[in-house]
Amino acid sequence: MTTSGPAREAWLEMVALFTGEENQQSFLTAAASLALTPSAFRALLGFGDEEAPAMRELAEKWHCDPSYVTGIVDQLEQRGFAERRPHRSDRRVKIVSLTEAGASARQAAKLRLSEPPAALRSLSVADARALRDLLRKATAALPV
Amino acid sequence: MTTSGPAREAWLEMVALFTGEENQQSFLTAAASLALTPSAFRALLGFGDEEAPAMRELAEKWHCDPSYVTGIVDQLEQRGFAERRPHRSDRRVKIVSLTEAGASARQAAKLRLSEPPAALRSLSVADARALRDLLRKATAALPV
DNA sequence: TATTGTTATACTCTATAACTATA
DNA sequence: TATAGTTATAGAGTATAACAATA
Repeated sequence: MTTSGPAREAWLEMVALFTGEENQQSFLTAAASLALTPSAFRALLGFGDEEAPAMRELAEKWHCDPSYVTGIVDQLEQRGFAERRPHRSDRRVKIVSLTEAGASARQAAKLRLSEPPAALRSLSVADARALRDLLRKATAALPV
Repeated sequence: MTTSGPAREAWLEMVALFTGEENQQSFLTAAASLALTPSAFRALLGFGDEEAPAMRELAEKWHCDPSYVTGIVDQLEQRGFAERRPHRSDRRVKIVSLTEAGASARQAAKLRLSEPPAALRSLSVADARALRDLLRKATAALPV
């Protein structure tokens, strides 16, 4: 609870950027442009490049109830972005994977959301690079 | 849509910090510790140090319906954090202000949420200062 | 019997519509 | 008549409980 001033101040700047009008709006319009609810859009973004997960694993990852995962995956499936298939050895389990369309929609969405807010765009390339490097240094210092 | 790489990469790092488990959890537990729903907690944080606003102004600021503001302010009032009083000249209008308890709860919550995530805490003071300064430079460059 | 996912149902959050009081 | 806020109500979003299929 007693972190040195500068880190605290830096964090407050980031929070302001993230919670700001510009970023919030950009997220919502990106979701709407795919005709997905914000939750389903977040889910789409949440699919990694790893192994396709079981429904139950998604529930854990997203900290929500399995019944809710059913609804979200239904939505993605209806939009043609995901599909279920039974697990090889245990037919109770259903594996969820992105379709071709889902993977490319996710990719496009990530690109779109990676567009930084105006404040960051105002930095010189050198400054932006310095900023990026400091942030990477910070996250690289973490265990795991 | 075509921002230079480093700014984009810096932004992705920030997004990861913000949407990460650590920060999300910290917000939710801070809200729960005041027995407020996430929305009401956000509202408490959203009160500025400016003039006390009318209900209608809060609805605009929060981009929600006036009827919803009623519910949120009810909640804050029940917790003893806010109070309504009629506008001086127009008795249709209600002015909302934080109570003493509300202001200090807000202050404490802001302090608590300004605690940066572990990654940022790992930076040296010099690095943290450099990071903060770059972010301030970015936001300062904006119109308004 | 225990577990995975779904369906049926209920609860919470937020908005729309009807209403009251004031202008 | 028009506007600020509230109340009544309806619609999303999310969870809990009962269920079917598989282990």
